[in-house]
Amino acid sequence: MVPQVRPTYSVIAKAAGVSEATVSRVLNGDDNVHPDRAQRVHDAVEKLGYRKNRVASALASGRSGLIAVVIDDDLSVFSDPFWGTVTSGVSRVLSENGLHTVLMVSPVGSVEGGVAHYLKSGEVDGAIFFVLHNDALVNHLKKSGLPMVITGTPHSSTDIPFVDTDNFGGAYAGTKHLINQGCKKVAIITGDIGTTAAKQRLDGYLQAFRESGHVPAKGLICEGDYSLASGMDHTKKLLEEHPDVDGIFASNDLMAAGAITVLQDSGKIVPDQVKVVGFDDALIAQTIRPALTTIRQDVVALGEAAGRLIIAQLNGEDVQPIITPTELIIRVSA
Amino acid sequence: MVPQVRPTYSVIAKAAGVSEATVSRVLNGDDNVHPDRAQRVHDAVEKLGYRKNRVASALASGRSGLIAVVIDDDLSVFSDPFWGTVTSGVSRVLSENGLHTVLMVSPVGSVEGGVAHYLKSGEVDGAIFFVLHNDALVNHLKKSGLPMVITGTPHSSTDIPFVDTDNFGGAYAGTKHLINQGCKKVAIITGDIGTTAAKQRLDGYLQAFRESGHVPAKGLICEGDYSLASGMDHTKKLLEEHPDVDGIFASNDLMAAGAITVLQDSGKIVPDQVKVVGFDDALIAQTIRPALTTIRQDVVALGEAAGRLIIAQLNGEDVQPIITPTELIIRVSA
DNA sequence: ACTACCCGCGAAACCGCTTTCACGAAAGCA
DNA sequence: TGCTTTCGTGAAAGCGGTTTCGCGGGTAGT
Repeated sequence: MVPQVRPTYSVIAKAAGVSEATVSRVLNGDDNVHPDRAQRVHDAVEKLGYRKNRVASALASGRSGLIAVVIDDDLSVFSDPFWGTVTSGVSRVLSENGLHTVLMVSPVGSVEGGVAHYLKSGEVDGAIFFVLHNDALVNHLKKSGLPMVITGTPHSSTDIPFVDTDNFGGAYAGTKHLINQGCKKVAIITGDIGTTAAKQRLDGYLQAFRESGHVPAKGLICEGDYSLASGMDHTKKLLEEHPDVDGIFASNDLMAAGAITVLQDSGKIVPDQVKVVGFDDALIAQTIRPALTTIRQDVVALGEAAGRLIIAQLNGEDVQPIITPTELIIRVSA
Repeated sequence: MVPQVRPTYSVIAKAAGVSEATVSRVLNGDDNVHPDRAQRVHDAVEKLGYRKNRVASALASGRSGLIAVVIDDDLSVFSDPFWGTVTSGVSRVLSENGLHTVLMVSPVGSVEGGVAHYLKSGEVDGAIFFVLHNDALVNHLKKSGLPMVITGTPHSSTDIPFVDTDNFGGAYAGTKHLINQGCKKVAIITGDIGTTAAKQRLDGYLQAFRESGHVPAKGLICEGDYSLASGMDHTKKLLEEHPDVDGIFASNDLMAAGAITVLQDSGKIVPDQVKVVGFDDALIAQTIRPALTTIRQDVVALGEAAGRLIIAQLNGEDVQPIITPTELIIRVSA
């Protein structure tokens, strides 16, 4: 049975017959300690069930062992399983490295708000940002030297490391697949074009299109906003203005689902007459009929990459952005 | 411009012409300070942009300001938007009260594991549990006096406060609705029956069924596990063994979606021939066709309730379990 | 053999805030 | 008026680690 009151350095030091300084050295992996004494310390730690008080350690060393995950938005974000999944990936990597995840869900607003203060106050050793609406905060924070990672490609060019899905490559592969399946006239319904991901997916589409030797017609590029409704609306318009469309690449599965619904309502047969490809491999891709061909992104891997990037910075390594690969999942719709 | 190095009590004390002890009293709401001097302290704090160092404060006071959210499971949990949403509700209430949420996603396993140690070590002021697979850990922890809240009804009777959705009432209302719509033979696909929520939903179904004057046939009760696949499998089996089923109550929307998919694949028309009701009012309930009639639970409210229950305990108030209400959302499927 | 280093180690200062303790002044009571 | 309480306050002792500094002894260089 482990004793009720937790032992401190003083107890361990006494038990091992060394000074507290030596206990600290041993427990922090300082090599300059004679192996025998180190062993005595380890034995004492083991025997007494010692566990370091992280708070005291944080105060003395200035390192808290806490990494903030800040979600620059309101509650609604978490209703999308995407960010929850990323978070769990982050959390796992961090806890494997003795760090803890502290969650901050709040519109970040100004550079002077509560979140900004908290991050600057040194109470966390690093921060991972989700859904960054603009780069002002991170650029401001960068000056304070706080290790940071952005999830998703930043808006402006900045040297803050980021992790992102290969949006370009995924969209390229999806569009290419449509073309390979014989589609001659492929439209795209983009996501909210204010997001970098939507832009990159559009670029991937354009690249595949150009390589096919065609010039993308203006009318085939529809600016959606990731919502089901926008997928439906744009498909309706598309059908009116370009009745001969035979392929639709949607920037997410939800819009693809909207497209399929409208196509079917209009009597088009998917995939025989019009083929549809989505992006994300969300749950709906499996439940909709016909099952949706889509681009899968490894969401957990994205979170893990973010965690690793923070840890690398903590270790003083220099880091490069990480782009995680996507995979074309062929089902029925294309 | 706020100075780069953060001021400490010593600086504030000097600026206000009082002792550090008085600064501490003022900043912690101790009343026994003369209003004039308190004001001087407040002025100095304001002027110097002082913010308390939480780590030092935690070390000295033994209160860390951190509440653990422990999810006794692996990453897969977070792919369900449910827990992410609850978490964001918790997070918001806590941060409004100056507390932070630290996330621990890990199968808790034994009472002696890392999570248990962490919680016992006094580094957090309280803990909120999600997806508790058994009560051993919380019962063990209770002895240490750590404030705790369980999300979902505990398995055993224990006096640890919990918050839960009105599973029974929701399932009762959903089943009743099916019966009121004229269904004669209503099946249920339960969730993982190892969870208390699934049991309570089953009870609600049984109650409504009994009240209708019928005796629930054994074959109409299908033990699912909340997964899409189980919804599909059980519906297939149901269709074989009871081709005359005309109502299905699924314990979550995902299984309801699976049921609808299978029904349609089998040529059944929903809701004309078979009516379906789900539970949760997840996103899929709106996107699936026909749109799903379901039981909405206020998931954010659940999280907020959990947060408030922790805070109440921190304040030494005594607390009662909270059951949040559900609401029948009528769409197309029933 | 003598100075110059390096290594392993303990003493002690320190991180920034909280809290106990004791003291003088003001207030209550007889 | 004399004595006990209460109130407001500062000094100082922690909270439990980390880290600087310097010392003694062993190794190296010449």
